[in-house]
Amino acid sequence: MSKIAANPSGAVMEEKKDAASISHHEEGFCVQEVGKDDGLKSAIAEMGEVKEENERLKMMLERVEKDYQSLQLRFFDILQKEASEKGSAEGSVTSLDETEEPEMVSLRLGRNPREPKKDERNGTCNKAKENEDFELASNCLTLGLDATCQLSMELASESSEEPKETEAGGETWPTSKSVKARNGDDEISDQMPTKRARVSVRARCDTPTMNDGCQWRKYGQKIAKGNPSCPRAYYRCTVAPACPVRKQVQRCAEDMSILITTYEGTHNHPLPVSATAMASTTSAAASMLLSDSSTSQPSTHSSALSGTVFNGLSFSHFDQSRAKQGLFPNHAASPLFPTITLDLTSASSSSPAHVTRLPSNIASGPRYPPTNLSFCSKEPTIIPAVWGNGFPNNGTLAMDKPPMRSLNLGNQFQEHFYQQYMKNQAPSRDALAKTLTKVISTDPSLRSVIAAAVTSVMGQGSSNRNHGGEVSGPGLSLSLGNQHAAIASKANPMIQNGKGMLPGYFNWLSSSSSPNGGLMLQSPLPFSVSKSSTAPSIIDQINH
DNA sequence: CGATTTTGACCTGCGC
DNA sequence: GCGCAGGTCAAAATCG
Repeated sequence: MSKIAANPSGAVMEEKKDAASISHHEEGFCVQEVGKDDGLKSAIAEMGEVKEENERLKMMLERVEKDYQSLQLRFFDILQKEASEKGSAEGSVTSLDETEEPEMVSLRLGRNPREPKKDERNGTCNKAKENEDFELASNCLTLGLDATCQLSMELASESSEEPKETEAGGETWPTSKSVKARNGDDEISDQMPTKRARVSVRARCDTPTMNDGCQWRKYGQKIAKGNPSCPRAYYRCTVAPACPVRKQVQRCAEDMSILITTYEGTHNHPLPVSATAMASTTSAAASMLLSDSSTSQPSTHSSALSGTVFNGLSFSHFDQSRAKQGLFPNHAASPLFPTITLDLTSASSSSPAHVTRLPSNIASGPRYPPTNLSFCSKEPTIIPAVWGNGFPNNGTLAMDKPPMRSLNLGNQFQEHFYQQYMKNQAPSRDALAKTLTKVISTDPSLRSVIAAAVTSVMGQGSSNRNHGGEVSGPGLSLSLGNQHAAIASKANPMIQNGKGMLPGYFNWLSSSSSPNGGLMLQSPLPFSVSKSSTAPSIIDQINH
């Protein structure tokens, strides 16, 4: 009937249009019926019903619109409040911090919301500004590694000069080093090294490289110190000529069956469906990492998140002193970039101990200590089949089988989140509200999930019309508390647009459509969020 | 013959 | 300043 539009307001508009067209159609039908004597009465009655239904639909849509707007406003309020509180709490604000705006909700997967040039290039992306932050999985969504820090982009945009590759590729790909190598007088690089996130993926793989769906060309190889038997290979994305994405591939010194692939950069071209799985996953990781690093200066980075379990992910940050103590001997020689490591190996290695198994020459340097995410599910997953040598050789996946559907990243993810919640939970609900607000305000992936739910309910409200013309309630049941709920087998409504453009990592939370039309998003947080005309809003629930 | 890989040289940043 | 290590370039070699 009606597709779920990326833009929530767009979805509403579409629903309106839908309802109107239905009603017009029915009215036209009735006019024909009126012409026949024997059908006059029934036609009039039918017309009345249709009009009634039309009115109901309109009211429903208005209600949903109002709900959505108030919800959005309150959501922003909370986030801004949180951001300002955070800013004042940190006290010593550097000049760099001052240039940063309060953190806003960004639902873009790996896209920088403050990239005017990108938006100009992608004309369709340049939609209403007020909806920008809720622009989820729109047509212009680039699934890739958004490695560029907002802060650095801001600074770069202030400068009149931009590296040419930025214009060509939509990404300041050349590292501070290479930029300087080619543009010796580039001040941006000198003043503010680009905080480009790297996403390192550890996975068991027998083949020389992981098949991540993209096309790569090897442009170099180096024997890395500490692992002479496993030279590091450098690859460049060749899907598009100017694509700035590169990756490094190296075998783990301790376990040769483990392949460490480090991605860097953002694809500036549409990705093959088969490539979106890895791209969106790494993008989510990078976004999360950058969301953290953008709010804490490198020098204080380790204190910000060190040793925390955040949003269910084991964050292991290391400060320079620890690196110098010999725990990570090669970190000192590592580059400037923050690195997040996704451990997709089968070992249950969420404990901090596994971090020491990381090849130190892949991990980041002391300026941007590594973040490690263990996505090892206790259940068998098909990750190796997708990203490893078991990947289908045709390189594509059927549209109706989004690759991420099967990425069972959720179990441990949820467990960690739940455990962390339980660990940190103060007896009061106030603590819960604070915890949740903090998580929401700092974790883009969770923001995205919530916004996705909000977005989807706008589309679902009227898509649940049954044949009898009845409209099921638009109630959104964001059941974040039911961690035992069955994992849905249905396809995620968010990825049913047939375009394969939606970030698959929403499926981390095993979203599903409940029979009554509510969108169920599983998460270990033991509370539920409902959105309907009668149910309190998400923020209400948080505040309660 | 074009695309890809190999490989040595070169550049840069960092630590001493 | 020097040496080391990471990263990139580009010519030569190889492959399909």
